[in-house]
Amino acid sequence: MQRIDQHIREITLKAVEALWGTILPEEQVQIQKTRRDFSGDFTVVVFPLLRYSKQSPEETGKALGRQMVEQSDLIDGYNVIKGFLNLIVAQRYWKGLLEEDLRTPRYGSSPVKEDAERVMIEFSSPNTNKPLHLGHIRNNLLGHSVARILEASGKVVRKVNLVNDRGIHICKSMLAWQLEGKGRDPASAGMKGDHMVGDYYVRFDQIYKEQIESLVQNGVSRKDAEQEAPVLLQAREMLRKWEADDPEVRQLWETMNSWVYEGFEDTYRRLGISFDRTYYESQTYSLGKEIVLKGLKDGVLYRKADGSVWADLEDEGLDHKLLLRSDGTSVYMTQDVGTAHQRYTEWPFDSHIYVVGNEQNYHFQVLSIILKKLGFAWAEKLYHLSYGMVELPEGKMKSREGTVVDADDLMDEMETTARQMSEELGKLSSYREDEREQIYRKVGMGALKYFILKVDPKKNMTFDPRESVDFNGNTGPFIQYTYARIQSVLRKGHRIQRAVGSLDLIEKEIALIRMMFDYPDVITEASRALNPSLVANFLYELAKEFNQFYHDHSILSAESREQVRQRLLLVEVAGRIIESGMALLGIEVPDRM
RNA sequence: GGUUCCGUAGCUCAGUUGGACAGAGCAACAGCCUUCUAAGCUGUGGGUCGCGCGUUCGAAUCGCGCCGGAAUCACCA
Repeated sequence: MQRIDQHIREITLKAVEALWGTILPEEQVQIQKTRRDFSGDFTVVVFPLLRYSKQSPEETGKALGRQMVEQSDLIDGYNVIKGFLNLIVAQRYWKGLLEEDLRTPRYGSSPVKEDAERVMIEFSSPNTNKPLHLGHIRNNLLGHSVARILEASGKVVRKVNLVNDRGIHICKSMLAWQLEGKGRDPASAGMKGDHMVGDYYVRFDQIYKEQIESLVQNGVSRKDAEQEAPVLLQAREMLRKWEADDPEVRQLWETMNSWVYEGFEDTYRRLGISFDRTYYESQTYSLGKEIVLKGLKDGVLYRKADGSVWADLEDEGLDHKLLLRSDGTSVYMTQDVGTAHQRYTEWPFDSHIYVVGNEQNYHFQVLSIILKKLGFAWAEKLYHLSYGMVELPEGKMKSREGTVVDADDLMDEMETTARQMSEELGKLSSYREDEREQIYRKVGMGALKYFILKVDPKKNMTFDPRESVDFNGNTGPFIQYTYARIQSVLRKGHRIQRAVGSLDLIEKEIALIRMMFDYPDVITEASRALNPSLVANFLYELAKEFNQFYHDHSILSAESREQVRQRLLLVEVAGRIIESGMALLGIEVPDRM
């Protein structure tokens, strides 16, 4: 079935030609959805046409409207207000849409074609020295959702994770454990491995500070004390041993990392995210060196007297960037050059998205330029999905002040709130315990995920814990509730066949269908802009529209049997779109709540 | 100082390529459950869209300049 907006575009062109003998370029036709406060479905803006009609906006709109109604049997009527021609679309069209398009199970998603675009997306990228926190949650949810949205828009997606499993920060945890925790492991301590390792990281910092203080007391300058504190020297020594493949250090490193991974796995599972491939920095940190050396040979890069290798980016308005240290080792940038190349070799992609916070904007700007300088054609296909910081009402999260919101704690809290809320309402008392728990989980996680994903990724956001556990208004649970209501109606009317009938749709029904008509475009736009918030806001609008309809009109007790059948179809379709849209956000919907 | 991003109601946020008097939610107040789930629906109040100039028939949206905030500019990641 041809899209009605496309149809309107075409007949507008024809009408203009018939009326004023001008063939105007398609872009000149501006079609938008009619605003709520006016009657009509679609609006043609007539201002750009005045130069052809040589008449007033009102006359132009009227002439055009008259002509279009005559030309098309899908346009039932029109009205002109100021320079806006509002068109009323025929019932026939909306019913056809409901019956043929909206009804198809995968409505809104594009099929993956043979030559589909291949997109690699990196997200999560945690350090193995501490558990995941609220900031990681935004990253993970964004990455997962964008991956889903890209898939729905017909792309082949590969999700990858890059774990920062080496470096001085890991050694700090290891050292603190050696000093104070020998013999302890997550099982014996009864805690998650990532939390336990994180505690030792914090403990290291405490010891470090104590040592600085005592050095200062003994007359050492603070600056020197910070450099000479025994634990810091020990940690550095440990890193050196790690790099020298010292068996004992490596063994400890393996053990503690494995604790962390078990913890992460648990958190990922609860968040509902997964990866097609996980890379470890311990295996990639020396990558890129050869590429850089080749770049040096080709004269793209240059070497300083001390042996370090640099890229000159002054032509791009930036400064100079180090790529190899004077001792020949790689830096982060070098590593990213290497991993990008490795990934492209393993899985040739058409584009590569990095979901990384906006504090690394400069890094990715430079990465892309350097890769281009080094001659990689795909350098232009790297996108940095740069998202804003998550702040608390009282300001930034600071680990030193203990204001970091832990991911696991947060999920626990959300589920607890969902449980309390549900028990207060008492709607689920007749269900089994495990069924109820599943619902609390879905609702709690839905609230958290929606709260974060409804905000435009590039904006910094405030996470107010009080607000996040509000399940009314523009929230995940509101949308889930709408879905549960729909399922309830469908259960009660499951014997009745769902079908479009011969009677006219009422205004609210058309409003719903018109909104669902937009769903494919919403996915396309969200995919283009890498922005799940567009899907979130669409679903909220749809749920709100549905609730109004639900409130004003009875579905199962509609006036006629035919109307019941038609409404049930409409309701079923709305439910399916809510379900599929929420899935794009990684949110599950409960059948009851 | 350079670069990038943000500035919309008391608070949290929408506002697709410029279009009709700028929208939601929360908070406040007032209503609606013998009928399909009231985690819902309806109503009231609340705004110089940071400021100024410009482009345009038309600017929250585009351009320029200010003001305010964030991030970044390491032989850290």
